[in-house]
Parts: sequence; structure tokens; C-alpha cells
Amino acid sequence: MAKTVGDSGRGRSQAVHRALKRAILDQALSPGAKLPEDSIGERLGVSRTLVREALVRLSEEGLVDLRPNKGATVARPTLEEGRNLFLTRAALERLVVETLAGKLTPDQIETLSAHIQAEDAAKKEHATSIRLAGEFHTLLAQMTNNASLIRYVNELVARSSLILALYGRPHSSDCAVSEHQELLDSLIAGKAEVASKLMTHHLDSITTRALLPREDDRNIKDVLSAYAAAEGLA
Amino acid sequence: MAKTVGDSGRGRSQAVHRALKRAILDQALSPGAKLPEDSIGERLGVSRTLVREALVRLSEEGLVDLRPNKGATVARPTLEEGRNLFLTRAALERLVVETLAGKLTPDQIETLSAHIQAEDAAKKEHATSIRLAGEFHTLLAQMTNNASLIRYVNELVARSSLILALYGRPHSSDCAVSEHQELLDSLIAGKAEVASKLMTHHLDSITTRALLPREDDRNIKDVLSAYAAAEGLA
DNA sequence: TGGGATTTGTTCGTATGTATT
DNA sequence: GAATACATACGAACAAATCCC
Repeated sequence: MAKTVGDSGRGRSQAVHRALKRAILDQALSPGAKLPEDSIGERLGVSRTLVREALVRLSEEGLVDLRPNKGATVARPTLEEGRNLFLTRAALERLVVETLAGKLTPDQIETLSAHIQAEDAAKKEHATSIRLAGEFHTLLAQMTNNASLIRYVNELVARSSLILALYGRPHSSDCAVSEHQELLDSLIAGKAEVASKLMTHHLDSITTRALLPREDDRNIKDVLSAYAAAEGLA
Repeated sequence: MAKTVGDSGRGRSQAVHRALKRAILDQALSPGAKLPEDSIGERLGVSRTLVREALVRLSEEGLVDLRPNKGATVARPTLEEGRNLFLTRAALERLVVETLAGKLTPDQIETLSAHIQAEDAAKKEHATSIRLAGEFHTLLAQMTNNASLIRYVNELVARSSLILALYGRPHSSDCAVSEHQELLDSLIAGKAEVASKLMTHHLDSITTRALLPREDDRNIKDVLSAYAAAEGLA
């Protein structure tokens, strides 16, 4: 019957899931945005049932907040959740590089090198470069063949986009391309310890480079307290 | 209005989710078992819709396999997935103990001590002791206040039950109580390095103690090949 | 505070797909 | 290999909760 793959069965709901996920990661839907079942279904040409299923999935992945009787919104992690998330990411990604050190096949090395070149080429395009930087990490995870590890790294990388969208400095290049190259070099050389430390440092840099509260994110109290002190008040 | 929490809204589906999860973890539903929406809904007094929602959640958590047009079954991880899962667990739980070392409050120490005593008291009851052993790990994770870390550890501990149900030796005490005590001691002493190594070793022990294929789990081919060799065949 | 509009929660019917004889 | 039985996929409609004026 030459049935097109993905045009039937639970595949439709997964299509909705992918569409929403993409929209969120592209920041077409920004953190906090309402996600009404009706309008989404209308826009995507499916009924609310499928939208609900996708929203449940996304909420399990931490990209969407689901509150009973209140509906869904794009997740809006706090700054502290953000920091904690990067700690968790680091723990998992250390395992990734320790697993991979000295075990990369020529094919894999080629893939990673090409990716880094692509990152370098896209340095100017902010959105693209953010996406590619994330993909480097998921690419590495993929190569471990460890299903749960892959799944969690994917999830955390995706959520990292949300965090950076909320708290990242506008023009911080969030993953320095050179750091990816060093990481790859140490993996090829089979230096697990070094790779592990580089990964830790790499993710740490992201948090300190990008995650410190921006000037304009300070709340009114912090801002005023400075003036208060200057005036000998409070 | 004195509305009972959990008797309305999305709570109903979460109740189904919890019921199924519990049944799976208690091995009332063993790995591979079919999970027909109809019969489950009938048994639990809800419609298929809510069952579906719960099944989607469970599949995201890795406790249930969901195949399009084929329905749901209790997940049946392979032995290799099992080993990989414990590697991932170790990476995360190292972060847990590193975070906690030297930072436990008296309250938390009391809670953990009491838990270990309970484990010791329940040593004879196989099912209970397995449950308590898992809870020790989730209890530790909880104390980190790191949401993503907590979530993943919970998930992996739950899935570990499936693995042990499938591949665990019948009477291996899966978590030696003494190891939990040592772990706690090192946490109180603030020895992060030691705690990390103990945790690694502890989870490693589980895999080697329990996860090596049992004699009667060898498949028919392996068994026969031995006989074939003995008879000069094949 | 109230009441109508909107959105979510849930059920159930029908179509479609899978397994079995 | 077709017919039958059964389970899943999806959507429309109704009920309940929330929001907004």
C-alpha cells in the first residue's frame, strides 16, 4: 500500500511533539509562553488529544510546565535550577568522555571534526552557532551507545537552551569552538582524565560566562540597595 | 471547598500513573507483560484516555515500552542496557555524595540512620529489603535539592528494579546494608573523595553480584553448544 | 461578587490497524 | 489467505474548572 512512514499510528502525536519541541528550542515560543491545546491543534491540523499527548511528553522532558486545570506553558527554570542542571550535565558528560577516550573510530573522529569546522564557519550566526554547539554534545553522547546516558544528555542539552535563553548574556559565544577542539584532541589521544577535566571546565565556563545575572536582570531591590548605601540610607 | 487533593484535574491520570508504577515496581506486573488500555481502565475505574496518558508518562520514564499500533508492555531492558544504566547511575550518584559530603544536617543524618536501621531489620523480607535499599538512594538524592539530579536518580533507581527482576540472582542481597552505613559515615566525616569511591564500588558490586547472567538464563544455544562440543559436533 | 467566555478534563464512538484461526 | 476478533488511534462532544470583565 506504500504507506508513508509517520502518517499513521502514534507517529502523528510524535510529529506534534517534535514540532513543539523545535519551536521551543528555536525560541519561537519563549519560556513562560502559554500553550493552549486548542490553538496548537488548530495550527497543526490535529485534535486536542494529540496535542495533549505531546504536552505530557514535553513536560516529562522538562521543557513544558503542566499545571492541573491551568494548562501548559513553556518551562521557565529558575536561575538556581539552571546552575543545578549544569552540574548534572557535567556529571553525565564526564562519563561520556571517559567512555569515549581512546575509543573513537576514524569515522567518528571525522564526524566530530567536520562538526567543529561547521561550528567555526557559523560563528557569526548566533542562533545557528548555539544549535551546533549543543549538537556537538549530543553527538558525543550518541557515540557512547549508552541509551540512558544518551537520553539524559539530550534532555539536559535541550533544557540548557531554555536556561541560556533566559539568563544567558546576549552575545556570549556559549561554547567556545576551541574548547570543543581541545576536547576532541584529548579523546583521540586517549587521555580520559584530561578529557574529563576539560569537559568539567568547559561546562563550568558556560555557567560563569553566561549564567551570571546580567545587569538588567538584577531585581529592583538589589539596584536600589546600591543607591541606598550611596545615600547613607537603609 | 475542602477539595481532596488528587481527586480531580490531571490528578486522576497521575493516580493511574502511580498505581501502574507501583504494580510494576512490586513486580505484580513483570517485565514484558502486556498492558491493554481497556482492562487496566476497567480495573482502575477510569477510561482508556487516562490510562493512555499514564502509559505515555511511564514510557518516557523507561518503565514501559510503547510501540505504535501495538500497545504497551512493561519494559524489558536487555542485559547490556542494564549494565549501561548502572554506569549512568554511578555517574549521577557520585555527584549526589560529592554534593552532600560534610553538608548533612543533624536531621538528615538522623533520617538516614533510621533508614539504615530499618533496612537492617527487614533483611529477611526480600521484597521489602529491595524496596528499602532503593529508597536509601533516592533519599540521598532528595537531599541535594537538585531537581534534575533527583528526577534522574529516581528514574534510574526505579528502572534498576526491573533490571534486577530480570537478571538479578534470586537471593543476592542487592544492597549490602553495611555499605550504606560506610557511605553515611564518610558523608558525615565530609570525605567527598571516599564517599565517591564507595558509591562507585557499591553500585559496581550490585552489577557484579547480581547482574552476571545466571546459569538458567543462558539461552538454549549456549547450553547446547557445550554439549555439542563434548560430542564433537558443530 | 457574579456570570459568561474560554480552556481544560474526560468519556466514548468510530475508524484503523494487528493478531489469530 | 481471508474472515473474525480484538486492541489501538483519533476525534467530537460533554462536563467541570478557571479566567476575565
